[in-house]
Parts: sequence; C-alpha cells; structure tokens
Amino acid sequence: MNKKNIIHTLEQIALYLELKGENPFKIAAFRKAAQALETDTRSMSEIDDITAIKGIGKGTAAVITDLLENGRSEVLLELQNEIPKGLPPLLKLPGLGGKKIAKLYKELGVDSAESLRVACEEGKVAALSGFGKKTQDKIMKELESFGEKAETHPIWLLDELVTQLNVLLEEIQEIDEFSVAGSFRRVKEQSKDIDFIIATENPVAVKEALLSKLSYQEIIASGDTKISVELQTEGIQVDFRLVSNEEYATALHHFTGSKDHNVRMRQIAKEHGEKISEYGIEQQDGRVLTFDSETAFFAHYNLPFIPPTVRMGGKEFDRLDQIPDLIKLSDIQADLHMHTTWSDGAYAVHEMGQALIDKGYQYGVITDHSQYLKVANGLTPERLKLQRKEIQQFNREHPEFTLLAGTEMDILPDGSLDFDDEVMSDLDFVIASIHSSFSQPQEKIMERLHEALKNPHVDMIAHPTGRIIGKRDGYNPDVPQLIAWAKEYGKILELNANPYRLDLCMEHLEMAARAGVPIAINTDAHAIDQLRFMEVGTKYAQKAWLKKENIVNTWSLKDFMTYLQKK
DNA sequence: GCCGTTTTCGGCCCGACTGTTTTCAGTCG
Repeated sequence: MNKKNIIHTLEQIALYLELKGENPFKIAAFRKAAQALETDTRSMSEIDDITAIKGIGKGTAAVITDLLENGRSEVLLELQNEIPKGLPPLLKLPGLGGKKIAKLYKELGVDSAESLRVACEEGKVAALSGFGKKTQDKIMKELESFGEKAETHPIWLLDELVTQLNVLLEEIQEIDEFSVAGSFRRVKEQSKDIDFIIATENPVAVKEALLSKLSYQEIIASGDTKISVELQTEGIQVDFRLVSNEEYATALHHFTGSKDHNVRMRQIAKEHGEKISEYGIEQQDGRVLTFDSETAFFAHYNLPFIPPTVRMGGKEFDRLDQIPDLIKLSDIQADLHMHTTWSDGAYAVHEMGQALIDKGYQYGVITDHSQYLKVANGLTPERLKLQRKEIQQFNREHPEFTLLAGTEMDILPDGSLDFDDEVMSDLDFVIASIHSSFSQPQEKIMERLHEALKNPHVDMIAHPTGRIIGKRDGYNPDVPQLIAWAKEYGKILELNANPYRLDLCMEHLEMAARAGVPIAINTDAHAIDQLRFMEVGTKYAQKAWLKKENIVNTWSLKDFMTYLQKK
C-alpha cells in the first residue's frame, strides 16, 4: 500500500462522512490527515511514528495502520456498505453538498447520477422541502455535462486567460488596483478557477463594465462584492471580488490563500485577541485595521512578507528564516537555454542577445537543436561553426555582455549522442535532452540518460522528465536515480520554466537540492516574449524552497565558467 | 477526529451568495 493510496483512502472516507452528514470537523480531520501525509516528504517506510505528524491522531492512524497491514480499510469498507457508491461522485455537482445529497437519497432513493436525473424529470426534486424549481433545473443542467468538464485547468492555459483579463481590467477606469489571486497566484500547476481582487470606490460601475466586456457563457453569481462567470474558453470559471481601496491588501491576502495558510494566520490573530477577515483585522473593541500592502499586514504579526508561492499552510511558518534566501527573479543573471532562427526559434541570434541585455542579464547561452531533430531544423556541426561566428560578432559589438555558444543536443533513441566529443568540446555549454521514443521502457530511458550524464562534455540535462502539465507524463525516468547520477558526474539539472513543462517538478527539485545537485532555471525560449517565463520559473522554484545558491544562473559569469571547467 | 502545558473538554476561520424561506440552511472558497 503506497502513500498515494493511503491519501486517497482518507479522502474517500471524508467524502462518505460528508454524505452521512457527519460533524464537519470530523470530516475535515480526515482531509487534514491526508494533507499532512502529502506535505510530509518522507515515504511511508521512512516514517516510524505516524501519530507524531500533526493532524494525524488515534483515529486516522488506525486507518493508516489498517491499510499498511491489511491492504484495505475496515472503516472505508463499512461506509461503502452503508452508502451506495453512486453517491460520492454527485458531490462534484455544483450546488450539491453532503446534506442535500443525503436528503435526495433518503427521501427519493436517489443513488446515482441516472436516478437523480429521473427524479428531476419527474419533478420530485422540486417538491422536496429545501429544494425548489430553480434547484431542480440547475441540477438537470449540470447533469448534462456531468463527467465531461475538466475539473482543473493547467497553468499554461490559465496564464493565457489571465494575461487577457489583465488587459481587460486595465481598461476599466473605475478600477484603482487589481491582482490575480487564488491558486494561480500561488503558481499551482493546475487550478479549478481564476480569482481576481479589484479595488474600487465605484463597484456598481465596475460590475457593469465587467459584465459588458467579458465574453462569458453564463453568470454564476452576481452580487455586490462578488461576480462569478463561466468564460467562453473551456467554461473556465472566474471570480471577481470587489473591495474598497482600504480593504484591498487584506482581501488579496485572503483570496490568495491557501485555505490552510489562512487558517494558520487566523489562529495567530486569535492568539492576539484579534480576528482576520478579508476586510481587515478586527480588534477586540470592534475597530477594523486595514493595511497598505500585504507586507504591512504580515508585519502586524511580526512576520516577513511570505511569498504567495509558499503559502501552503504549515511549513512556511516553520521556515520563516529561510524566506529571505528564497530564489527570486532579480537574482537571475542569465538564461542558459534558448533557440534562434538557426533551428526552430523565431528570432535571430543578435535579437535574442539584445533581448537578454534588455532583461538586465550578464550572460546567456544560445542553444539551438542538434541535427537529429530535423523537424526543428537542427544544426549540423558545420552550421554550428557558422553560428559561432555570429555569436562572436555579437560579443564584439556588446563588450558589456557575453553570449555563449551552446547546443541542445538530442540523446538518440539508441542511447548515443547527436554530436561527437570533438564537436561538443568546441562549445561553451552542452545541454542534452530527450525528444524521441518516449515510450521506451524505463530501463532504456535511463540507459540513454546515463550515457549523456557520464559524458564529460555534457553540462546539463534539460526538461528531465519530458512532461507536459495536464497532457502527458513524459518518458517516466527514475528521477531519484537521475539525481544520484547528476551528483556523481557533477551535472546540472534543469527547471524548464515554460509553463507547459515546469520540469523538474517541485518534489524532484526539492530532492535534487537536498542531494546538492545544482539547478538551472531556463526559459527554453523560442521567441523573445517567452523570456518572460523566467518569472514563473523562479516562482515555481520557490515552491520547492530553492535558494539562490542552488541556482547556477544566479552566479556571475566568472563563477559559472569556473564551475563548467572544473566539474 | 484532532488538539492542548493556563486545556482531557470544548473548541475547531469567516463571510458571501443563492434559493429557499418568512429568518435561514446549504454550499462554496
């Protein structure tokens, strides 16, 4: 029984308890236990006393032990006996919670999506007390798309929408300040919806402007302070919260979450005899304090500004001393992975170089694809030499900056490398990566990676797993082994900052940092505007608690070159 | 169900919106 299964079982139990109308705190306790396990980076075999973990007590520990020893949970089995298995999925229907579903089951015998649909069609649902015609209609409508709608959306899709919405909000005169909030602001890989906080002294006008400018399928809620719509794009939900200027900082904090982070903050407030809400901090005498910024809000409790990316609800409060050292965008001195028109990029060498200078970087590496990747117009050794001349020319014209000559070289399906040692030794920086034969068995994939890692000329492995968030898992390498090899041979592993990838993922980045393997955060830009991915990349790295010292492209050119030579 | 050294009982974050209600329950984040 692995950890994932245990977490899933605890969450299943919570769902069933919800349908039983159990005490909400008891339900939350099972979810909290599941989350506590998830946050703990150890594997089950490394944990000797589970009750020592905060949030796991006698009851939940018994379930876990049962699972570990017997491979099943008596508690869950009993619940499943008692409650039809068609009911828990109904909790996913918007507007239906445990109590309503329990009532449908007890009074109408509803035990599945199908029987719920029949009950609605016969008008029985509307007749129940506490239900009505509107509720029945809404359920029927939701049932039509039940099981088809994506529950979460990948960050790269939401990023496009947020960019568009930012433009739209900029145009509304009555808005004084706004920001995206929610899990997107925390740089979660996938989110359910998008949240925006808007400061305005004229909410009526803003609401009107919003509803006239947005292209939505449906308005879900439209109150004085909250407007919620389903966008045309993929039916993605966006919530807008309208607050006064004074309330903006606390509202932004509140709606950025996470939920558990807020719970911790409120506990702290309580210890001070205060009460936090989205509108400010209420004092014992009823006065409400507001703040100019989130920084000021945190400072009220003698806390440093906790970046949204690490507001997970636990760990961050134990690691406050590490916050100043967390990697941030301004630490970045270079981008080590980008493409030009020589292969499949959209801009010339000198244009990418100039864009890096505009970013304020000290150096950068041009790393076009190698000859194997024909679809991307990969470079032969001859073309590489020609490209180097262009790079040298650029450096002569820009003495304050250094453009290095590199490659993103393919690791071929048979495990050989696309360039021989002589070609590689001519280059300043050699990236090796896999772009083909993803479905090989793990053993073969690892053989290919090993071949690259042990070659003295290879400096870095790019997007080490090949995943695309929400779309494909990649080629499934044994990452702990990969990290061990990177350590052994002194290689860099990449955090590819393209929001499609974010590869390595958080957990693996933490693992790599613990092992002392250096990380490079690179945009893999194929066009100038993609250099902006460095921002999401550094934020994502914060989630793995990476520090400046872990990241090679925060180093000066001199330190970087020294590292490459002696590694 | 979990937690706690002023606690082993009594809390557990707080508020908006909707749809059902004549004052509030359920859901949601």
